[in-house]
Amino acid sequence: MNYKETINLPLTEFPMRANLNQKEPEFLKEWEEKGIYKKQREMSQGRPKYVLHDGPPYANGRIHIGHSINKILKDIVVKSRQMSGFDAPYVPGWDCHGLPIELQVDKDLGAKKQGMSKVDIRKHCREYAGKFIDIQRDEFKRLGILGDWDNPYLTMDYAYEAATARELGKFFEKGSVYKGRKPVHWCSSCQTALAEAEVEYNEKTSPSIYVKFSGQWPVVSGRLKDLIGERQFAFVIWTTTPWTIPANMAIAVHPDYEYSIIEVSDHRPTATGHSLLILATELVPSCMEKWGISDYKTLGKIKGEELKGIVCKHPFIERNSVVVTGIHVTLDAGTGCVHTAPGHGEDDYRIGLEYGLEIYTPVDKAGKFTSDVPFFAGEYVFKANKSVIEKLSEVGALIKEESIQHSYPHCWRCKGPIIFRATEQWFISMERNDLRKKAIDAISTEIRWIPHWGKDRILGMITNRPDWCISRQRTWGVPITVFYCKGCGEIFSEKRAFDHVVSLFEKGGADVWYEKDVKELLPPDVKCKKCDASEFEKEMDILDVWFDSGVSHAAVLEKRNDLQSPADLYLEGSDQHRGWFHSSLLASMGTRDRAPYKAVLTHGFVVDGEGKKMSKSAGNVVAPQEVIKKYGAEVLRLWVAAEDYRDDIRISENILVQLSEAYKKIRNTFRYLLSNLYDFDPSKDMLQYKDMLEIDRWALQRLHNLTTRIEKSYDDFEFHAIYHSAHAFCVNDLSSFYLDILKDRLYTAKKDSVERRSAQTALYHILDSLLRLLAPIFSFTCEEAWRQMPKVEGREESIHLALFPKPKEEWKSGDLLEGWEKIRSVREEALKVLEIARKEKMIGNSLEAEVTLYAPEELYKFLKGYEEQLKYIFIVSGVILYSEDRGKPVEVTVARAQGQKCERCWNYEVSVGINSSHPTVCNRCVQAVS
RNA sequence: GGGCCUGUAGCUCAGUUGGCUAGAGCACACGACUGAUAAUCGUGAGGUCGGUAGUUCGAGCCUACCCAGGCCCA
Repeated sequence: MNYKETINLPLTEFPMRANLNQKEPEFLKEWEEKGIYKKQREMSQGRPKYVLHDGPPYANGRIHIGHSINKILKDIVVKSRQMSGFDAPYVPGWDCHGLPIELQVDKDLGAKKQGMSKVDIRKHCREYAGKFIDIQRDEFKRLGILGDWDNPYLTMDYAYEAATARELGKFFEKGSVYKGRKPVHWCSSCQTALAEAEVEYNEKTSPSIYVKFSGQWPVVSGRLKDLIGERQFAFVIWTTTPWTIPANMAIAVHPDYEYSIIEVSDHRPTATGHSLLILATELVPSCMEKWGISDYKTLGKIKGEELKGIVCKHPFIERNSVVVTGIHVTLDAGTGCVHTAPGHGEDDYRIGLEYGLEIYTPVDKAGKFTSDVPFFAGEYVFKANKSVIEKLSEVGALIKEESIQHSYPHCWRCKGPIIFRATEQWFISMERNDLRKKAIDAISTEIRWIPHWGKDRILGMITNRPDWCISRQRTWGVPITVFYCKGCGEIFSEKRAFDHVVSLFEKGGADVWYEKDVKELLPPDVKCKKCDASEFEKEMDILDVWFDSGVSHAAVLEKRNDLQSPADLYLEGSDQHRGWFHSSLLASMGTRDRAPYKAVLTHGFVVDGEGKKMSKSAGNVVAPQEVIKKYGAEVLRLWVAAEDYRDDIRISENILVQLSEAYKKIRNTFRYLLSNLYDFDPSKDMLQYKDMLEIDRWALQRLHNLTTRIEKSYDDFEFHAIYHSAHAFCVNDLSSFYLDILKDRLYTAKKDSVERRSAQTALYHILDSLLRLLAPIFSFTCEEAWRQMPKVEGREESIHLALFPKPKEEWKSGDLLEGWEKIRSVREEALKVLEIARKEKMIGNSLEAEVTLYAPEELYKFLKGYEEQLKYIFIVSGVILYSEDRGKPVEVTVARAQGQKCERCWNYEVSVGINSSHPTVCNRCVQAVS
């Protein structure tokens, strides 16, 4: 008799090798054809909603690894919330406006751009964005992300553009928007503002001058007065842009640095006649040497903080220049006293705002001094350098002039040097309507930050940020839809005008602003409030794209029936504390007095195996497309789940190899479970819990534990804990223990015996639960295995339509864990001793062994209850149990098993040979085959 | 330079309010099996917990400084 045919060996069509890169697209196709996402929505009608609102990626370029982690994390969140009983829709979005696309289109168009209208250029930008949306959409879908890919939201949708204008209108209505001045990079030959991305830094030779700003004397009070009495004094500043001297408003010192009052013999007659110079102590020796002054002494020293408020005179203009403090002051170069022209520099501007200085820019768009400026009116600034230096020299304020080579910003287009020039810009005030305060309150009290330190991070940013500059001098965006009176220049920004424009945008998009005449853009019968004129012109600035995406709660969450506002979660990289979380919060607080989200989750950035950031130049960039090709999207998903996303996220070949090994282990576990269920019909063969063997009930209790732990981890967004506990479960509980023990029973017991059905019942529950629990991560593999599960009435056609498992209370109440923990530790002891026997060539297969246990009384009593099972648990042919305390928790010895090897079950048994019709098998097998 | 964050075996992660010889899985080495087989099982060897100094009876955990790295600013 061929006994091999009488045993129940595993059988399955679920392949061991995944072949992911080939098979994944087939699943994607099926999900799409079957409309799985739509079916999710239908079946979830009436369930509580869980809205994760997608932060729109920029519609430019192919996706990189950072996109992948972001979208996969979102997908895991959405799928897990869906499976835990929510209606969790996912509506992806794209950020479409903005400079990078405009620049790219500009480049692509080249000379053709000459003579093209703004509308034409905008059409090209729209096409360009559309092209990359299609590319990215395919790449995102390839990752296994389920969502409403046919109806995403685009910030360039007409309705979205209309909503953007509408939200802007609300800010105007509340009086939060004002027009102010701010320095921007300015090319005087192109006569245009430049963004940081359009600025190139090249070497340039500039004048380098040291200039005295004489103090108003006598000093009225303070430490300086104590030190110098009523003597004349001067601060010495250094600059490489003499032409900005006419716009000087202040002198900045560092509050913490020490400054010296230097007395020099006044060998150069000056207009101010003073001989006390003030500069940073640390720079005194080098400056004196440079200025050729050897004869000097220090009269006193004073901290920068104590100089604050001292008033100086402009060297040649009737104006004061006040001493202020700023931490941007450095000792790298110069004198530690910084010439401050708020209209011509970023730091200067900031200081200007802080101290309420005038943002003074007496330079026109061609880079020429305005008529405002005495002596130099009409001169081109770079040429005026010379005149300014001469003037300074003439008034005796110039200490030293030389030239310097340094890196200086240039225009990328015309290559000429650029200037900082304050221009009119639109701002949303952080103070009006208490925007800052409200935002801070919401951050601290209403919103959950994951990880918790996200709160401190964004709090610091909101607390310290300046007013929001929302205007850009650009083409590809949503225009700031206000008007100016032609008569008096008064701004016209009434609600009815906004409403009118919004309704036009809804039909034709923001392009109408450029296509239509002012008259058509305004509601009828509009008159200037100030001068009663009825002729207007339109603003040509567009909105900052952060405003676009910042209003997505209004344009998307509030508008779509499948979504709702506020969102339950925003989930992006930690750079978005300054970006989208920030702008969305301000946009919503400013118009609705509430945050657009209840919780914010951030993830870190992808870095290489050494923890270094990825860059083309470092050559350590990992492309998701390559990973998918080599390992499959599933392994990429596993990578996202396995790493702790709160920190930087490392990726390397090593890590991917390791994860694909882990993937194989889990896949094989699924496969093995399936292969032992080939003849199991749950509707007929499933046993009641009470009828199951104890070890099978133990397995269900472990499963119950695992289920609880994993569901909690999903709840807490602790995905890496899910991977680790699931993997550990497969390896420790299942593969090396439970399944290993079960083989004997599954293979050799009668097909429909209670013993075998009991095991299969447990396996069925385990597989069913594992697939459901892991589907949000292993979206492809769990689906693949789901289809191989024994057929059951009412099973969902896709696992993505199923819910998380519902473990039965009785599984947990079995209270078997502690006892089986004891058994496992005794087993471990036995395995160690068996290994020694194996080394000594006493045995090979553990079934060749018989084990003897010497256990102290208490343990002995416990083990006695399992005496018959122990040999199967240890996978040996016999276990002999003695009550004997040998000074150890348990002592184990090994001997060759007695009896003959049973041909059928491979156990060694003294009963082999007894039965004459089955002389080569043991008693147990005789029962099984007869 | 500033704000926020991170640093535990080769890799991915645990490590509760400071309390025994710091854990797991993988990888690795050696071995077993050939009824999960491009699988499976066993045993073993891996760590001055980034560094230094301090607080404490006691520090991976607390404090200071330093080093390395990340994001955001300047």
